[in-house]
Amino acid sequence: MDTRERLIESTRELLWERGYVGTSPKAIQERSGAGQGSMYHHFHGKPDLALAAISRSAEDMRSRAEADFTRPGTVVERISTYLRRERDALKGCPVGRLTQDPDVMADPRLRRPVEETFAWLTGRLAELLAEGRANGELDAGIDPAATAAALTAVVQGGYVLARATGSANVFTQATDSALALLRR
Amino acid sequence: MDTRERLIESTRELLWERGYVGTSPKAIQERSGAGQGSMYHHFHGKPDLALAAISRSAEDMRSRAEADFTRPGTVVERISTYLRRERDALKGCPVGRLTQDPDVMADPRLRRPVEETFAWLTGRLAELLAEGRANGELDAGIDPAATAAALTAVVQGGYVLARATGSANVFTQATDSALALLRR
DNA sequence: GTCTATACAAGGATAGAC
DNA sequence: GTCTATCCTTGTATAGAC
Repeated sequence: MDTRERLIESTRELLWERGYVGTSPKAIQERSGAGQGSMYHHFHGKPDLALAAISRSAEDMRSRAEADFTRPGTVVERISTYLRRERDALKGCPVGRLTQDPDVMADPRLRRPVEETFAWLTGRLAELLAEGRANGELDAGIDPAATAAALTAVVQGGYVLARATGSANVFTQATDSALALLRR
Repeated sequence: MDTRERLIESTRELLWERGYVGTSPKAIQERSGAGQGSMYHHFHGKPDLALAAISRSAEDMRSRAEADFTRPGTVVERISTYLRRERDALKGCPVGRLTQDPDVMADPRLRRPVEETFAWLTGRLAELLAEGRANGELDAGIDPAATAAALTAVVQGGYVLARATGSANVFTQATDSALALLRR
């Protein structure tokens, strides 16, 4: 991995662990093993580097989700695969957590990948739910868009709850329960 | 409101808007109108003042929820009151957001009110759900604890989604959808 | 109780040598 | 491309006068 790459990956980790406000250039340099001048040679500053890191995390999140969504199986099975995929619930969502970062939300460039990711995710889930409703797998009365919002919220809120209580178990309780309610 | 009180309230606002890491003593002084020496006279430092602010926000959140839970009406009505209560979804949850603050989570004193609030909230919802299951309002097959986790997660995740997409509407979609799934 | 002065580390970045 | 030196601001706190 070259220096530029190490800078991006280290920034991704730090943004995940400490957020944008809590991550200093110095911390990035230390974690990546790059020097002061090296970092400012590859990137214009903290926001520029953060944009690269956030964009990559956003793409990563989408491609993982899409892999679950396109697996063979029924709609409910595919949604179940997504909801029950192994996650380190106590670490939280690397993209969702940026939502609490005032300096990220205040900068349209940094904010955009976050916005796009969640718009895409709920849209994609709504498509699946509409498909399940059409083929009779799901109740004819469900609202695909609203249900997609609820499922996405359960995942994001599951992270919050897990971190708050210090227990990864509540994440599983929440997502399993959402699935059970959906299946009925 | 005396100085001590203004310091606490200003800190509550800033923690809500910018989190612990993003809130400086200077910003607190400016917002509260208190001087440097005044702040350090009333509190030992940033963590001490933050503890007062966090504790109050936690109590506030619990008492609002309890007011909804003890209203007259069926279990589903009371849960519905709680879920549909007016909130500024774009501001997020003042307690839930602290979950993303590394320095809060790392300090057991600051962390405790957050932990207790969510343990209490899920426990209380589980009691209500068990009551509804017992009196036939809810499906006999539901798991109160797991469903409580899902409902709490929908609210917390609804905030995340609303902030991510910039639309308070998704919060309502998510909570309404959760209620609809519960009612069936 | 509140104010001002002072202190010192950390955040964030630029300049120029190599 | 990377290193070191340097710069100015902000964060966080203490000391002592009023």
